[in-house]
Parts: sequence; structure tokens; C-alpha cells
Amino acid sequence: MKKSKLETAETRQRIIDVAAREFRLNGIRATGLNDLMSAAGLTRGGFYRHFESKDHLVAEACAAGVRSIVGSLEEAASDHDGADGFLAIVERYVSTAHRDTNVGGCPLAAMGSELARADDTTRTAASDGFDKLVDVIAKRLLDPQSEDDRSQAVFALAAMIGAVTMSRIVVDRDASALILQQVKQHLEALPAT
Amino acid sequence: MKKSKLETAETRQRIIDVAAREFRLNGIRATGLNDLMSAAGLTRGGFYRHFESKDHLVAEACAAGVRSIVGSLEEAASDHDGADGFLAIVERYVSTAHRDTNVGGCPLAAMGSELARADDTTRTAASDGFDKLVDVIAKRLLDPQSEDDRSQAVFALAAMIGAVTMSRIVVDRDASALILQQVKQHLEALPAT
DNA sequence: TGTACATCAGTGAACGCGCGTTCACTGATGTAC
DNA sequence: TGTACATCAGTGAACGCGCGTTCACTGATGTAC
Repeated sequence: MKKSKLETAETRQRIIDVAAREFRLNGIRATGLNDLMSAAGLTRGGFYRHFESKDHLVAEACAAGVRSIVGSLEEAASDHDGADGFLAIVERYVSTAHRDTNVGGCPLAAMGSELARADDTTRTAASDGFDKLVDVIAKRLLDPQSEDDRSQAVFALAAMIGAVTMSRIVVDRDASALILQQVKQHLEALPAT
Repeated sequence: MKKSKLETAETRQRIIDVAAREFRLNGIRATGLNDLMSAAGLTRGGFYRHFESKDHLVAEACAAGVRSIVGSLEEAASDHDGADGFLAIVERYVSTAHRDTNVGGCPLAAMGSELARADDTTRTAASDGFDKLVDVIAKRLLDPQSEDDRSQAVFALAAMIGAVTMSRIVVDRDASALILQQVKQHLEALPAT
């Protein structure tokens, strides 16, 4: 049952998309290749026609996840200039909607502590993702070329990732939403400083 | 081979301490009960004389991990007053030493995304830990009783957790250290605002 | 353009392995008298 | 205080299960002539 080159490429992309979703939803270790392939409409064995190992897929799924969150944040900021764009990004990222989403969310927040223990290929993909997100944020802060504004973007992103991760841990829904609200409030005051 | 009550309590504590260390080092799912019991000098089967299930141990290990990081931060701040105590806490938490440690580090940074998917008991323990850490920080910011300073402490803690988690993901050691340095720098400017 | 054959995407059974958990057993501890 | 017995911490084998990975096979696709 050999498939056409187009179909093969589509299948490969489908596996990556499913993986990006499932890894963010349930974690990397908790997601089995069997579940993944079933969700992609295939059977277990076909996996190795597309990827060398699970680790290789993790790296690609991480990169795909970063692309989707970058796209989402760019879109949120697209109608605004400068600092307003930054506010729109914070609004979208530090939100209960992002906290509760199972598609399109940030892989760094969803799988952060698992990524820290992943192999070099995956951590490189995640590092690139971090840089891209810093770029997206830094672009909206004043004087975009300065070293200083990049450091402010790093600071903002760290707070954003920490806030969403913690809001997912905290059991009480009000307390969880409060964390997001408080962090958002302080981030909104950032461009003025 | 029944053991005395003292020995039993010591054994239980030893398992929790080993678990707190291993879970932070290798992650929750990646750490097997067999490894854990071996590291505690026991065999597999004895585990269930002390804990109902792995999940119950995770909750206790998380609480123990929080106690150790809270103690470490209190100690770091002990010689300083007010905002200086806050700086000492940031200095200790947002550091390459914390990034590279395998004992005594913060469980929220080490297992954040896994805790977000843990059962309610564990997430409650982690939530309590988050609150305790916010208290430790808020105590050092001016006007400690105000709602406003607690929100600043939440903001600072989110940035601290995000920074350490990201510094563990980033492959390049210089880039990793730079994240910590940049976040630290912005946190140090916080009490003045 | 038509034919013959090599390629390889996908199937489904099988592999060894480690997981969390259970259980019958041992023998020192703690308790009742 | 001394004896008899119940308790239970710890052992080590065993359980069913799902994991990542391998492999012989199928048959449509793509290629060489």
C-alpha cells in the first residue's frame, strides 16, 4: 500500500500536528505512540516510516507548537502599534482561555519541566522557540534594537510562562484566575518603565 | 521483621526525602518506585506499608520539596531587612546554582508541567507550596499586609519559576545564564516601583 | 505511451522491558495477661 | 517482671499492562526501458 509523495507528506504532518496537541495536553511521557498513531488514523507500526524515534517526533512537535503560539500572538498584536501590541500579546497569553486550551497553547508552558529533561535535539527546538517568542515580544517594546528591551522581553516571557504553568497547578479556580490577573497587571505596567 | 515505631517513621521519611530528590531530578513519571525504594535501601514490595499509592507519595514529596526551598530562601533572607531580604531571595532562586542543583531546589520549577496534570491531592500540596513561597517573598516587600504587595510577590515568583525552568531547557550555557541574569536584573528593580 | 519491476507507506503481530500493584511469607516488636 | 501471642515492616516473586521498537508482509506508486 505505498502512498503517493503528497499523501506521505500529509500523513507526516498529521502525526506532528496530533503529537503537538497530545503532548501539550497530556505531557510527553504520558502520551504513547499507539495513542498518537490511532489519533492520526494509522496503526502503531507505520510510525517508523516517518520518524527515527519518539524523541525525534517530540522535537518536531515542539517546533510545530511554537509556530502555532507565535502565530497566535502575532495575530493578537497585528492590529496594534508598539506597546499596545505588547498589551495584546500579554492579554492573549496570560489568560484563562490559554490556561484551559488544549490546542494551540504554548509548549514551553505546557511541557516546560519535561522539556528541561529532553534530549539535545528537542531542547534545541525548544530553545529556538523561546528565542522566537522573545523576538515577538521585544518587537513591541520601545526601541526594538536595544539590548535592554530584549532583556525586558525575556523577563516578561518568563513571568508569562510561570504564570500560566502555576495557574494550571492551582486547584482553586478563583485563586488560579487571580494569579493570571495579578501577573497580567504587573506586565501591563512594564512598557512604561 | 517488624520494625519499631521509630524505625518505621524514619523509613517513611527516608522514602519521602529520596522521592523529593528523584522526582525533582528526573521527573515524576520517569521515576519508578523500584528505583526509589532501592535508593532508600529497601525492596519494591515494602512501599505499600507506608503509602497507599505512588500518587500519595508524590503529594508528600512535593510538600517536602516546598519545605526545603522555603527553608533555603528564609535562610538566604535571614540576615537582611525588607527589600534587601527580597534581593537575597532572588539572588538564591534565580541562579545557576539553583538551575544545576539536584537537591533542595524548587519543586514548582522542577516539576511544574507535570504537577499541572497531577491528581487533586498533589495539586493541592503544590498550591499550598505556591502560597507559602508567595508569603516568603511578600514578607520582604514593603507594607507587607497590603493586597498590592502580595500581587507583586506573585508576579515576582512567576518570573522566578519561569526563568529557572527556561534556563534548564536552553541548551547553550551562556544563553541559559543570560536568561537568569536578565530576569534577576528586572526583579531587583521591582521593590523600587 | 505501455510494460515490468523496484520502492516503500502502512499493517498487525511480536519482542523484551519496566511499570504500579498484590500477596504469601518471615520474624522482630509491641501488647495483654 | 516474664510469657504468649497478635501485629505488621519488609522481602521477593508474581500479576497484568502498556510502552517503544522491530519485522515480515501487502500492494499501490513511481521509475526505467
